[in-house]
Amino acid sequence: MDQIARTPKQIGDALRRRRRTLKLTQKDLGAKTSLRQATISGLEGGEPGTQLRTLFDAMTALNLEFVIRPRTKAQAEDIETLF
Amino acid sequence: MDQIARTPKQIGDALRRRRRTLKLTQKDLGAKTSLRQATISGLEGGEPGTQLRTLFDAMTALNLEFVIRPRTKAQAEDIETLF
DNA sequence: CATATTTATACGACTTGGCGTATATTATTA
DNA sequence: TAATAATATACGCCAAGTCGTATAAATATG
Repeated sequence: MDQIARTPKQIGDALRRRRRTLKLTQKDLGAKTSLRQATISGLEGGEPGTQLRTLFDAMTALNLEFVIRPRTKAQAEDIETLF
Repeated sequence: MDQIARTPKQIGDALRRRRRTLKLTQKDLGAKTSLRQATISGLEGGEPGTQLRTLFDAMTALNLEFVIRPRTKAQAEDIETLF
């Protein structure tokens, strides 16, 4: 259930899943965070230029938190990038 | 040992702890990531405008990963901000 | 299938990050 | 304490994020 993320893309995927679980649209989340729907779109799309401010505004609105830890075993997506 | 982070500041603190554990200077980490020492300084200082690109470059170089999960009980620092 | 909803993309304007470079400040160590 | 190392800050420059607004594209719903 908890998501592991090592890339902006994976962060975006996790946020999107969470948003949908909460039955919110990007516009809804934008209202909660004072961010544009377009900005939420970029965040969920994994744009690496997105700012931490934007990320944490969304995290707060979605009631999420990070755990930061040393990397565990190789993840599926990492392995795929080898080929 | 694992760090919980809900703000850019907390992320910065965790990265700094990790860097020091690995006996690296900001300059060392900058070399590993092709980022300036000044940029690492900003990241560790919790500047909310820092980009995800920068964060994840550092995460990779420090061999860290995120776990994203619903917020658990109130954390000490959050409680402090109530007063 | 038609319509409504949701999400992605576009434009100009403004703001800010990260760059190279340099220096000031702080912390470490001899 | 003096010298050294590490970190924070500054300046001009360029690239890019976010803004408001709008629309195109994709998805969901009747």
